[in-house]
Amino acid sequence: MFCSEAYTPQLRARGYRMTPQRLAILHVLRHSAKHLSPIEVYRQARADVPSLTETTVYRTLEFLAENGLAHPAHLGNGHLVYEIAGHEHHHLKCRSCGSEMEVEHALLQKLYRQLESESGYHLTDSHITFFGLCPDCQKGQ
Amino acid sequence: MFCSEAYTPQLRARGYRMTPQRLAILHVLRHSAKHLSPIEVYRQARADVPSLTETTVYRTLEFLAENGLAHPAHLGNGHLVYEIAGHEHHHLKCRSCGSEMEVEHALLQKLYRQLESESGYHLTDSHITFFGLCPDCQKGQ
DNA sequence: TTCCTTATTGCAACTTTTTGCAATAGTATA
DNA sequence: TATACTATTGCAAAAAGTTGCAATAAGGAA
Repeated sequence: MFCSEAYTPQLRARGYRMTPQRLAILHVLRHSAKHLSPIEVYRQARADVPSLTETTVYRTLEFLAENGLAHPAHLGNGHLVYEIAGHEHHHLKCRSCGSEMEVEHALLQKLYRQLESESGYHLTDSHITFFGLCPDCQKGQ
Repeated sequence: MFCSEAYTPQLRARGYRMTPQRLAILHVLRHSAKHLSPIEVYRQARADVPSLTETTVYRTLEFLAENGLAHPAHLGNGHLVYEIAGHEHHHLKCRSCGSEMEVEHALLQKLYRQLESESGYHLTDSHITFFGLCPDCQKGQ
């Protein structure tokens, strides 16, 4: 029924459980073309699980992020949005028109290595969003 | 009285006004060793301006950020913190012990240029925080 | 100094997010 | 299939953050 059932083994392997709430939330993320706010996820997932609460959505999104099934992102307004985990990428957003594009994580490999050697840290992940003016908005200036 | 009065000309030049609230908030940021959450700023600044409200703090911090006097940062918990503008930098935070270090923006210059040429965007700013394990916590593993 | 314009603030209501705890329900085991 | 363990959920209350609007006050001009 839910394509999101494919995630069940991953959770079980870590000692976690699959629940209707998690299935519904994963399903929503899975079929969204863009990142969603917790409230958007809540509204959509409630269609499948009417008893769902905001609390559970917030906790589940955080849980999915911790377990690598979803990725959180900051897009400039101070609020977190989430998207299903897939290829690693970051975001580049236009300050003027709000349009966005993805930045492949591969582009940051060199920087990651440099940072690791300079800092001694072992990097695990990052929250990265770039802002600027897209080509169209530059012309408009 | 307030060292933050030094910021007055910058605001006036742009058609904005300096107010006791802004002076107090800038003063707090100026003398904090670390980034502060809006609530922390509120509690501290209220000492100088008892009538201060949370609303004003939120709006002022956003205002200061827009005008380059303060910098917002995301440190992984989904909440914004602010620090006074100074040298441009980003943050590198240990996922294990929470300790932080700064990453000079200069390190990202090359990446910025590459991104600009590949995307066609003109980059203005970014929200960047790296996460990993600090040298001490790596030993602990 | 006084007046005037309008940027800024505070208030009140509302939305979003977090937290503690008791009740519920996955799932491994017998 | 029934049992037990405990991960997970929902509820209620609190905390954090936002919004619209009327009142206030900064600061330029008279």
